[in-house]
Amino acid sequence: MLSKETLTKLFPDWEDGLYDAILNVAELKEAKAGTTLLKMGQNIKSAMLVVEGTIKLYQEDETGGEYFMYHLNPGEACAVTLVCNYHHEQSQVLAKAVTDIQYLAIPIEFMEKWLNEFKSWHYFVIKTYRSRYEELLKTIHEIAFKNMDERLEFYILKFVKQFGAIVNLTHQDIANDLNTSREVISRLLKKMEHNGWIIMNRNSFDWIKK
Amino acid sequence: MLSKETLTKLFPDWEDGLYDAILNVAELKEAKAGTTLLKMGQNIKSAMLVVEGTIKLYQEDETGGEYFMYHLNPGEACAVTLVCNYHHEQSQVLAKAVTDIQYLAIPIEFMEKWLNEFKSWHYFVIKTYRSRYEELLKTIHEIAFKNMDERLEFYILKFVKQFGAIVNLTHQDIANDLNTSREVISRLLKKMEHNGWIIMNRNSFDWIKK
DNA sequence: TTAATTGGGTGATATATATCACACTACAAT
DNA sequence: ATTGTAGTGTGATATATATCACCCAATTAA
Repeated sequence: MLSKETLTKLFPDWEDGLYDAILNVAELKEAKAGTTLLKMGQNIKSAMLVVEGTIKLYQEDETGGEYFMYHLNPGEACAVTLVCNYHHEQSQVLAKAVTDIQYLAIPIEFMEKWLNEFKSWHYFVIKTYRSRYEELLKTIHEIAFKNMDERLEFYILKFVKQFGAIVNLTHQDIANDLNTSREVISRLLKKMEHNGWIIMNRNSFDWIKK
Repeated sequence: MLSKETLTKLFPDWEDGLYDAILNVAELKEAKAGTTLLKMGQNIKSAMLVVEGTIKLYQEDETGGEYFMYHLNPGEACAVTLVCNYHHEQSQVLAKAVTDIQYLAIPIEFMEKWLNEFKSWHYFVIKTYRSRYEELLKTIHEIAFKNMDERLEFYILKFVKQFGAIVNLTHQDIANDLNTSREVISRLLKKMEHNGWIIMNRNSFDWIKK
């Protein structure tokens, strides 16, 4: 059950009335690791705030390709779902649960209302957009200017920052996230192994650079 | 000179007090076509609202590369300059005037203040971030999934939407904006010419597809 | 008018990545 | 113990793009 204590810990900057509003209208939902929470083109019915676990945000191609952009952690929100002026607004991103997660679903009817009502909500929305905008800039920087070896390194570093130095991903997982093929990732990881940046195991490797 | 009439036309959704605040503290500046308005890494001293002309926003590489992301038109603002919680915040984007422009420079001290004071300013900031976030998503989609021929077509279409079907850009201009080389653009344009999508001239071409 | 500069065309070659083919190994299922 | 499957390694080849070299044509400067 969702408590006010949990909320104050997750969202320390909010005003009191906002916690009450959330408790009234938000639904606490759960999802298993691997679940797709939001598909591209899907109508957005509710805002999504992360309570527990980690979500990965992707850009998705019509032909099935995916490109990983950033992680969402507890206390963070999916930016695209926060401002839906018009109903039937469609998602431009793909969101997947990486771990088992808990999240708050708030019907989008309240978004416009809360922007008027709660100053701290307003700030939260702006803060969210600003930080995600910056993540997208970084993503563009990597794809536009870097080769796959550097992009792979950035990718691994993002993972390590999130989950620690034991990277339990298969080569295929990584290839999917970077919209390339397993062979390419395998060869580049071999190089990193030769350079002494990683120690490879089956289903995982350890990041030991520096 | 900046008049209230001009402001109400450019920013019709604002509240009255906000126009006055702008008139008090904003400086109306001018810049010639081609001027660099904001460099990556540069400290942001003022928010930038476009009054007249068009600005192009880029992601910039340390080694001199550039990647064009989107246009800014009159009535729009540069998102990164709108929310600078801390002074000495550095720009993550490169902004260049495409045409001669006029813009409003508002010292960033007022940003935090206005968020509190003016509801319409708050909305403006959110609207700005939301729309630019979406532009970045489109950019990622193109770089991550499309080959140069399709990216070139998207690029031309953005230009045509802005300025009309006569594209007065050199091959080198386009190559710079897409972080590729002139030869690549020349060859792809030749293909488009063969396909009957464009008519080429020196220093320009006409987009006649469909 | 001549020279210089800029924009553009195009072959040859290099490189990064994608794709195909297949082999090998660890582990799980039976 | 046998079989199947998922994860990985690696050569061969294809393709997209980058880079180099050089040419020519149009425009501008002298």
